[in-house]
Amino acid sequence: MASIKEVARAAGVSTATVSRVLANSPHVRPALRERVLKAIKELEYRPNLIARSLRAQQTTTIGLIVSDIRNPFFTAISRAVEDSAYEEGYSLIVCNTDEDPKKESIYLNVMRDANVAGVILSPTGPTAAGLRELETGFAVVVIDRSIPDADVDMVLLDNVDSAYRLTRHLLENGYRRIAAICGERSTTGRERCTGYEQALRAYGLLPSAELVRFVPPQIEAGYAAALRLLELPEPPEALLTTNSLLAAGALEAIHERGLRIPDDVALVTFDETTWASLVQPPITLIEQPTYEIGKTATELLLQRVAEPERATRRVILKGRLLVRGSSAPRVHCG
Amino acid sequence: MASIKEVARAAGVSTATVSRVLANSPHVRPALRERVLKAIKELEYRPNLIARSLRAQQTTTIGLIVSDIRNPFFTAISRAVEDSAYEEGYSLIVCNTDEDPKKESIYLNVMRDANVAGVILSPTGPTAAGLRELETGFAVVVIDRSIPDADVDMVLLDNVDSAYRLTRHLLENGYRRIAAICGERSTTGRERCTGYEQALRAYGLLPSAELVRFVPPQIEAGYAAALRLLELPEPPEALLTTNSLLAAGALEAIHERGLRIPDDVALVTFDETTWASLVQPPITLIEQPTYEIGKTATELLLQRVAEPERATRRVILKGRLLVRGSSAPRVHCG
DNA sequence: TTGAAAGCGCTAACAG
DNA sequence: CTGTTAGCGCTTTCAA
Repeated sequence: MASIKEVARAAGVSTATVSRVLANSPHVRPALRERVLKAIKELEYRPNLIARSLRAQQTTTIGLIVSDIRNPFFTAISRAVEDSAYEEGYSLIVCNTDEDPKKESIYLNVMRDANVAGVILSPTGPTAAGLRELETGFAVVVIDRSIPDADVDMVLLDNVDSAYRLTRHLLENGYRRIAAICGERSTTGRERCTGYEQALRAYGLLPSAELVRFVPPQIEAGYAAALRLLELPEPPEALLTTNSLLAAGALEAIHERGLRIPDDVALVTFDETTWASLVQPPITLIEQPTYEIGKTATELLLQRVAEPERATRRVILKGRLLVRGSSAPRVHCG
Repeated sequence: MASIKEVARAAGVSTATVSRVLANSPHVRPALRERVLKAIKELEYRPNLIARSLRAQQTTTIGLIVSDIRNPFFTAISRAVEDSAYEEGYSLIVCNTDEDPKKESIYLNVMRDANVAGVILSPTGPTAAGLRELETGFAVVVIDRSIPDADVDMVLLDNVDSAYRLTRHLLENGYRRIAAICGERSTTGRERCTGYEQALRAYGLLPSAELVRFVPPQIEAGYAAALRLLELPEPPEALLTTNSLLAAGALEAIHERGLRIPDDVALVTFDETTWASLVQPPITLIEQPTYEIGKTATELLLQRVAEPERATRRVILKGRLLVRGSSAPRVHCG
């Protein structure tokens, strides 16, 4: 717990010189530098980051606010962000909003109080208030969900196109009556729904309101929505869900109804998970480049920290379609 | 970004008085208190936590160092810790060691540099060095894995007994040749192995070295170990794995070999996950009280922060056996 | 090239 | 009950 003062005394120099050595300032005589370095080593000195932060009015901590850490997508993101952040000497504070705007706003304040350098955020629903907050504080990068009209750095998936390709794959395999269970209150769910509808139209099909459900992006909601769809007088031949939690719920419903995949109903979704390839049949899905998303977001954030006035950018990454058994070509039996 | 000085000026008092109001000190005249409160509100003043930390030589941040955030067990733990920490006004820094002692020691230093109040840690392998570190810094609570002989607060599962019950359940259902795939380099894997062996002995069976594998607690290792076990001249009738990652790998191997569960081979494990009840048949397992573990660990930590000299305690929680299809009573066919 | 000194925002001892 | 003051550990003018 030696302080810079003790190092200075041990090396017979002023604290300013120690500070200069620490900062790798070129204006220090080599001899002095050596002495200081030696003292640092002998005293096992480590700079007090708190003091440094107070002085600099800025920490080397960044925040990550996700909407649901139980969602493997966000777990993967946090891995990536953590990796990249620590590589750059930053620590990571992680928070979880449970899709609750109130919690989001609380955590945004926590971040402000913690004097973080910046925040990576998957905004929950109406982040208008939050956004205003953002503008008066730290650097921000938005991930996963876009905030329309906001002048903020973003890293997003090409949601419309991914959903289009996923739906087209079903269509190509002979499925026609395709239902979609979409996460509500986020641009992501809406965009994926758009891609789904575009694909249907491209195949001359009319999207049916009955087959599109917007629900909270969680297992229970996916389960309930799927159950209701499967109980329709004319049930869908395929189910598309917009995240892995919804897919898990849908799968549960399919099991409960005693249906077989894909013979009775196909299932496709977004996001690779441990289980998607473990269930029988394995699930066809759009894999997001999670690591790259997290890494890119961190890079954008630290760039903005370094240069607050640079133009904002919006990075769109492509999803990858992984075709597996849950959407095998349809065997017509009607 | 108003500071305490500006509040003091606005209220026509000294910064000390503002500080006292902030600390809820009783020695402030109500009239003054009112004025200060008003100024605080008007200026939207929020205390600078950095300055406070520098002064107090201690932050209101705690660290969580887990060995693998991809392990849903640790994801659940981090949820719980985060919840409890924020309830008490603490922030959470999360790190991930990937079971790498080097990363662990780096992150322990990060924690020290960040002046955290304390750290919750699932120690990786030989944390002797780490432990010494610990003793000279912040409060520590160890979770999931015990450090023998260490005088540290711990929150653990009753591993031996849980594994005993899990194994006994298999034995009661008619399985005899039971293999175990255990996480290596942690007391957890070893203790669970002990419970497994005790159960075998209680049933008059001799544990066979051939059927016990210690491997890195990850999917790939679980896959490889299971594959080798299933290729044995006399393959096991049941597989027990000591965490969900190993189970996922084992399941993959079972699928690849085209075996049916439980007819060809049963599978039981530790840790509830999304997928364990989603695969067919669902997996029998010991569920850990993850939320309680995280909550208890946080409580112990904050208690120790408040009272560093209190006697250390070791909290042992019970696992819950969830019986599902993957270990259904054995149909003898020999 | 180096050092003295001020000050980041806060709290707590001490005086009054 | 309230204000003055010193100082937490660091960086950065400003002078020398």
